[in-house]
Amino acid sequence: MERLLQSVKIAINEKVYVKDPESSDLGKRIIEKSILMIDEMGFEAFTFKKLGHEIGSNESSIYRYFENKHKLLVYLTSWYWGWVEYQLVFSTNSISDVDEKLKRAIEIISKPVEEDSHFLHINEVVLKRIVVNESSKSFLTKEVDIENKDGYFVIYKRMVTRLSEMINAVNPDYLYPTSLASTILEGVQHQNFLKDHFHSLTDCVANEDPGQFFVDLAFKTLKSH
Amino acid sequence: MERLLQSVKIAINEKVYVKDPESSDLGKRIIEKSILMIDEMGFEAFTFKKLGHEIGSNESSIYRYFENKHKLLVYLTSWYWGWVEYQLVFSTNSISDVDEKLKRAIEIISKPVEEDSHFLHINEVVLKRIVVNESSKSFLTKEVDIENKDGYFVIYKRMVTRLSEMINAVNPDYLYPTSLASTILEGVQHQNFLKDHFHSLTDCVANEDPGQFFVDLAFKTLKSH
DNA sequence: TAAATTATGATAGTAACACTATTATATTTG
DNA sequence: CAAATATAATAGTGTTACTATCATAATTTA
Repeated sequence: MERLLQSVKIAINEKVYVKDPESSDLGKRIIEKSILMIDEMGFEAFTFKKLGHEIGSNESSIYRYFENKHKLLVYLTSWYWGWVEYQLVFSTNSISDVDEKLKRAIEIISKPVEEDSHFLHINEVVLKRIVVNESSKSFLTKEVDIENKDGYFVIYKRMVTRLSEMINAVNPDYLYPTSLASTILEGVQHQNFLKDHFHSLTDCVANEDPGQFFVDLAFKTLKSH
Repeated sequence: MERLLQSVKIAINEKVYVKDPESSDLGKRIIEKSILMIDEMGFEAFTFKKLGHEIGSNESSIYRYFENKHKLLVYLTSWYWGWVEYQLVFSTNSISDVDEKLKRAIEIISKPVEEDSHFLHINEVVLKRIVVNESSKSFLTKEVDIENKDGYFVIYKRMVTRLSEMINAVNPDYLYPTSLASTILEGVQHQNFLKDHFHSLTDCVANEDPGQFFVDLAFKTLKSH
């Protein structure tokens, strides 16, 4: 996996950006600092002007990479899911036992993030926090149908599909594999959010990932008779 | 239930508003039209200026009821959950069988909304769409911890607690009653969203509520042995 | 009923945001 | 070296999210 990832680039739909931020130093600084700033001040308070100031660049230069901050958020969350997808695929494709495979998949999705040295300008730990706290805003918009048609969310959708297929392999008679998959994927983010802000609304305690809850949920549901 | 609701007012935390919108005609028009406008144009495009124009009033007058549109959204979602809570309590408190009670509760939470003639200025069908499409934005903010401390989300939290207690009654040995409750409550909204915008990510088809999926999920999880 | 209080409306103003356009200046490439 | 490209700097526009002030209408109370 180490070797393979060395030459890997997470491919993001070209419609999301004006100019590929991976293609230049400035682009990488935009990604690097925007992650840190969105995490620190929240997506609403974050602006391209502030980002420009932070990276010692100009607002107008950032607009040459992203049309607006919404598309930057779509880019960041897509990148995150692309990155998780790699881990998911590499960690599960050698597993032939369908139960073990699904279990592993849910664990990969739930487990705390560790920094990945292959993408130096991206802090995956911080990016995960953005996904937990802000990523819903990338699709809870009036433009969601157009953007979906334009492929803005393909990576996330592929993740749900992969999980759904694994669920189906465990129990082909189960009636709601896709709903269970999307519930788990969204639920993991939500439980992580609750853990940090509404601890009375979750059984996952701090510094514990919601993996056990969802593994238990999935297998009890699928193995019920 | 008809009789009881006639004199009922959904009580919202006073910190959420400057002046109680239920206390005047203008206040009620603010609520009535804001629901329709947020649904139509989305929360981002919605402004107090546009609302003022729509209700034939002035922007500055609206500020006398709500400090900003974020608090109006908190008000609207709180009202919705307060309204659902009433239905939940009245529909389940006479049920002694714990299984039947939980099943009924999940159905109440999931079932399509019908207009309630007791609150003439509130279109509950439209309000439910706002909850599905926008309500996450009411807590996905940097101010969530302060607002939570100030009791902005008590009604929603009480809903999760109620559901959690019902889950616990069905199976006291189950380890994650609160996480299951919060997953169901959030999951219902998410499945409804997917049904409208990402039908490939759900097994709930249009015009069908996600109730069956969640009832099945809850009971298979709790009755597993 | 007049006076006082309160609610609403109208207008104006400010700082920040979300851009767009233009021009200047580096930097890279042919 | 010239040409092309990338970035920086500046300015400008319309909108948002308010705040402040004053006028007027409606309601309450003395």
